[in-house]
Amino acid sequence: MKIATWNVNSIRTRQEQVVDWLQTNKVDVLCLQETKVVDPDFPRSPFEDLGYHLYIYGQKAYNGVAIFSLKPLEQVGTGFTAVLKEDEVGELDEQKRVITGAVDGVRIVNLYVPNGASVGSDKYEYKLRWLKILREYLRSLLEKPPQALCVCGDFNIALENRDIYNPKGREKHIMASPAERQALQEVLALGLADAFRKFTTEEGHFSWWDYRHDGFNRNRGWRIDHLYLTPNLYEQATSCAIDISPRKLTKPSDHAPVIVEL
DNA sequence: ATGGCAGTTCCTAACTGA
Repeated sequence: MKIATWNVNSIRTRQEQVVDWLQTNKVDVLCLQETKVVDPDFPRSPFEDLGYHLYIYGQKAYNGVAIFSLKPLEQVGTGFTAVLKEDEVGELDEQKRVITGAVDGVRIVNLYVPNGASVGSDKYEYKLRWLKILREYLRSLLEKPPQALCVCGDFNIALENRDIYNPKGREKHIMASPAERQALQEVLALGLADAFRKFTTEEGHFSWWDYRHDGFNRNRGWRIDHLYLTPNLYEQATSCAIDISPRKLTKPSDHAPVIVEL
């Protein structure tokens, strides 16, 4: 079973590239982030024509997540509503950042973690609160079968210095600050391990490169797109890799897809 | 860095992203 995650930075702009990629990478499940389109306007047919079932959760202009699956998903859910108190729903579930579903005994959780703007900003505080709710949400999911989880997406956090091209002095940089790394570590303490690091331990492997300053060609990147697995799935993983080829195309997403094979 | 690119909409300016 192959599961991929890809922040496409607008599915309408990237539609052709995603179709091309799926034709040569017949993954069982593709998790998308930053689809940037309301559900009625989502370009469904190009992907349904490839045999995928589509589960989409979008909004206008910003955010938006989707799961494509060759087999139909069960237990599909969106947002944090299941674990939020009523007065928190509006604030933390307004933005479309979470979609989940189960297939073949694996529960897929597709996330687009808030960026956080800059350390100390209101958006940064929102990011930290969001990660706390994420922990409660995943804890609640782990209480019912299937308890095999693949939690993937754009985390907007580089967990370790080896995940950044130039980690020196990044303590105050968004995506590398101690508080957000700690918040993610507390999520992972539920029992989730990074599939990529099972196979690759060295530095210099990234999933996002800034459009500016020729970041990709200079390999000035960050590894912020992750696939986390519960122990049984982690044991079953046979490969996990970043496919940088779509990043080389004209008008690419700033993120590359990451694929795990179970 | 009031920066850099790219996407979107309140669409040719302002916002958000990372």
